[in-house]
Amino acid sequence: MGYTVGQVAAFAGVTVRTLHHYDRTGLLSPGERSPAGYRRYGDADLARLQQILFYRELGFPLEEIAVILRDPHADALGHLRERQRRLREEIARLERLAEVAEQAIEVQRTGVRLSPEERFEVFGEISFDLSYATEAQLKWRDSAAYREAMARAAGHGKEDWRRLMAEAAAWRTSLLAAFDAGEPADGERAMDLAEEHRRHLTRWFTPCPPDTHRRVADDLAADPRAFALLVPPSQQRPGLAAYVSKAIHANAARREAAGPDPEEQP
Amino acid sequence: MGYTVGQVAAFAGVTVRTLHHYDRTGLLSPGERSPAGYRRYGDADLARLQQILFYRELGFPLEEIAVILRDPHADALGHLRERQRRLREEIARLERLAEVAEQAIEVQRTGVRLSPEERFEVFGEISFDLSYATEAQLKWRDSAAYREAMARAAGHGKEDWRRLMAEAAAWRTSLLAAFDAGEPADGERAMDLAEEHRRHLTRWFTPCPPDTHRRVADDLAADPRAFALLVPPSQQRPGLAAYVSKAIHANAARREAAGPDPEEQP
DNA sequence: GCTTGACCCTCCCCTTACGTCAGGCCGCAG
DNA sequence: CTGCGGCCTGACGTAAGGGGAGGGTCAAGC
Repeated sequence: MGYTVGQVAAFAGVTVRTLHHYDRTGLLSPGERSPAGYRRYGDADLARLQQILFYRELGFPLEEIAVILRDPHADALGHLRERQRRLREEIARLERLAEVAEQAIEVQRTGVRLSPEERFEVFGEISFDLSYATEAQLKWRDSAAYREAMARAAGHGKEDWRRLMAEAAAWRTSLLAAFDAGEPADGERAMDLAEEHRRHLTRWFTPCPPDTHRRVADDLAADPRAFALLVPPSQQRPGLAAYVSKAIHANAARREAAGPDPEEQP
Repeated sequence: MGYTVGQVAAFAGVTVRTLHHYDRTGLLSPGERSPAGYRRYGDADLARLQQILFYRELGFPLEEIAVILRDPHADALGHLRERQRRLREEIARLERLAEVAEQAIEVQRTGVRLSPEERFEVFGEISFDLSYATEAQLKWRDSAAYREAMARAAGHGKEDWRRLMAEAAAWRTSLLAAFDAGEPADGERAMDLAEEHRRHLTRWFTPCPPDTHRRVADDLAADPRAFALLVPPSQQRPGLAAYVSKAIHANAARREAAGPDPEEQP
């Protein structure tokens, strides 16, 4: 009667190092030692080990296991209930994460049809911010405009993206010129830039009536990640996002004031 | 344009130490430093931080995040899929654990009606092995005999348990005497002890026809934790569990050979 | 009696993603 | 000039062991 560390380890499915660890921390010290100092585990030790592994599998920290096993009065039931509550919380948390991951995959998979190399070639510095895209997907996936925009984006090929990006770059240049020249955000030149942005969205993604455009503007002003898709951080200036947003609002008001607007096709 | 660590930390919901950590490991180094050596984070740094936090929330290790962000060619989609697969595995694992925990709670709650103090008083050294009891519950909860045994156990009060344990202690003394005297496991004395065990089970837990008793015997021989409930480790001898099991099998055969048996009531 | 190989021992450092000091510099208000 | 809050670096600690160095022990074969 007396097993060595190796035997116990093989038999219980743990490593020798684990048994050493449990010995050193006092969680499970073998009943005796051989004259040479070898650990000798008895049946009682094995029984205790089994208890330990049971609680360990349930994810209890070793210290708490020690408490539970220390005195049989210990409130094992309470510990178990608490543990189960936390297990359920953890499950719920992981389920939320899995959902986010799924949306992120969805965004990556359908968002752009390009290969990673093409994507890099076309987008360059403007890296696709997955965290924002995923959040946007979770926020707007029930909106028809969003779905159409994504579907059309998925349909674009490399050449489409190149043209689209060139257009956007030219627009950015004009925007920065107007902003740096001190043009007012509700002035004509800024409103014209906003209108150009609207037509850009309409042509490449989805028709963009005033209300839709206002929602876009609000998001640009509220979330730097959204604005970064429009103007890369290296070209930004303080107040630029708010400026663009204000211009879009002004342009939306102008268009509404101009009366009913038979959306002309591009 | 340039935020200090404290500002970024407050604003992004992380601690200053976290930003220091990301800086040292190279995951996120601020664009510049003030003359005095203060970290100055720019908008591009904030954008990167947001990316980092997104992947971190999904449970990616920081090193993997660094790889994903290092070059935009990186296969973010592949990483995400892999991550989601592991999230699902983890969810399944936790669900199994929650089930085990629930069974363990069930065992503790209904198994014995005593308070922790009473339980200690009555059971003393023979500590209730939750890992075995839970496994037994998962294995046998569909058996009618098991359910009856648990229900009757739950009905016993402190006095019942005391009498029951006293009976068991006397039985153990006889068992050890027979075993130490070298009585054969299939001899009359051992079979009588097995029969006594059977009547004990019948009286306190559930009627125990030969087949049921054989299953109990097999479990006693196979699982040291089961046997420990019958004979505490301190009183065990090598081969004792097998001896008891064999005696029960012999007794079952004897009873069956004796012909149909109108189970007398106790 | 000697060697070999498997097994055992005790330190001791390493891991993740930071938390928590300790000791000292920087910048601004009174 | 003194405080005070914020910043810096550096070092140690965490949970549950992993991995290895350096050295002792055991059983078997020669």
